[in-house]
Amino acid sequence: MSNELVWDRPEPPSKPSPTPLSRELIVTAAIRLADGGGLDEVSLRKVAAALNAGPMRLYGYIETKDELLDLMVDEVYGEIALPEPGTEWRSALTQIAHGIRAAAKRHPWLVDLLGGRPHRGPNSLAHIEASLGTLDGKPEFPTIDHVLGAVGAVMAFVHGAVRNEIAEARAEQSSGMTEEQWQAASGPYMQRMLATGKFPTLAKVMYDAEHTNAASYFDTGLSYVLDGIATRHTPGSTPGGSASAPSAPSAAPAGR
Amino acid sequence: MSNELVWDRPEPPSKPSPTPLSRELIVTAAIRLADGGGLDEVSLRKVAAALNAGPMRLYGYIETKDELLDLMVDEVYGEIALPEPGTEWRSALTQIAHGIRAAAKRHPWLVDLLGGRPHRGPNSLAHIEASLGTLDGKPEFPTIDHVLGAVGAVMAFVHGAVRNEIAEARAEQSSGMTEEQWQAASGPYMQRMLATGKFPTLAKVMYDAEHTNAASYFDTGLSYVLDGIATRHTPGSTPGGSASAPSAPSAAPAGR
DNA sequence: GTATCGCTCAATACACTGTATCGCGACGAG
DNA sequence: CTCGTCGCGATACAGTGTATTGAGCGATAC
Repeated sequence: MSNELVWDRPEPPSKPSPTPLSRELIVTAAIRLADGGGLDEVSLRKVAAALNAGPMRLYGYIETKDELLDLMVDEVYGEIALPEPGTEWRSALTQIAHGIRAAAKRHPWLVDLLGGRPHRGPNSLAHIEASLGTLDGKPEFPTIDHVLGAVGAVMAFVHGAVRNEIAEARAEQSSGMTEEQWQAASGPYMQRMLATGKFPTLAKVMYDAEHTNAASYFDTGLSYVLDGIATRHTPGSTPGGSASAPSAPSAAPAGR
Repeated sequence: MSNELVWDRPEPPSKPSPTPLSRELIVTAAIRLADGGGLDEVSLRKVAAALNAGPMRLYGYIETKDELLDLMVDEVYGEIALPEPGTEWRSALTQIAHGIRAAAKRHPWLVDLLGGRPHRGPNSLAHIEASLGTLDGKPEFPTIDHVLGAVGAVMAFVHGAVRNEIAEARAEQSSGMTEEQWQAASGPYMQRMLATGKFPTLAKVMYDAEHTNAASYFDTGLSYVLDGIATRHTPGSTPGGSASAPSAPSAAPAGR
């Protein structure tokens, strides 16, 4: 059939490298790439290349790129240690919160994925289970909805706080260095804004704030949330707030 | 010079449509697109097309696509009403929180951008200023760092909660409808996981939870945070938590 | 009035993305 | 030995953000 001589065709690379693949290999490769250069570095081509494979090869293990991202998230959740089953709820939740923050520091890209879509991987589920388990059964949390509300609040705070923290860190290191330099770097615009006098408190923040390290802001915020939960769910004490928030979730009429 | 006859060249579209452009026009067009089909619909080509312009035209008003996204975020911040200057801090912060949540409902794409990078647009700054202003000067918050810690915690919660809520809503409506259906839809895998018995609390959530509407989860969480702040910063009362979180941010040794 | 400069915008171009399709090549069954 | 099947690689396509180029026009200088 072929009129061309064998010599014309380049020798097929014998067995190019039928590297055996697996989801595990793929996601660890992807994670390594992401750790190095952010999520932009995670393209199917690059991940495949890192495994000496063609891009299409991955589709045997994955149906879409989003699935790969989901796997990455779940893998990182697997790195986070769960608290011992019997741990007191406050310290258990604190431990989980710190675990997530630490993981996000190791894998900054995590925050871009963190609540972007529900996490249903086995490790994620284990985490949710552990979090809920810290409160479930306690008499102060009579229904599962109370548990859900409390844990949800903690997780919402953690996600938001970590995301903000990493975002700020990224912005910092991408356009200057310390915040003192930043204050001069992003200055022209910022100086002008502050000079209008319309942002007095903000100005105080920029000039007077100690810029306490981020970890202690995180801890403070976390303790606010935990305190709030504890106060609401300690028999016989309702805090002095004037707001009319209900003391526990209940089917409210306001629809969504 | 030209050997070709006039007839060869198509008549230049007279004045194709030198539509006057402006940042305002561009971002509102982009927002309209995003509202309709999510952030994927916001490409420079599509935005430009919506304005009868070539893609490159936009680069006269914008230096990068990220800048456009920043402008969009700031525009939405502009939609959110600020509380009256004198408002009591709890209700002021509550109002801001609800404002952000409402905005995210109107513009679901907002959550994909919300803490992804620091927001420094004028409207964002006004919001930050207003939030900080609710606490600044109060004797219970002696330093600006206390104010920052409290407001930061509230904002972290709001961002995280809204993001989670929208993400869940998206997942729901993308693969089924109500959560009852979902429980059967995403079932195969979920059922199997729950059947392992390793997630007892999670199972309770899936089967027993009332699935109180999202708004009241949000309110509950928010009141936890506000309660926590109020309790810490009400003279002479420290809640019964056993955790060792400091009562106020301070330069801690733990570095980042 | 004419020539030249400069500026604005559109077209083209490039490198890259995620993914559908196709066809070759090896392997197992008969 | 032959044939079907299947896994995998190459190719293809539509789309992305952005750099570069070039054409057209208005205003300015003589």
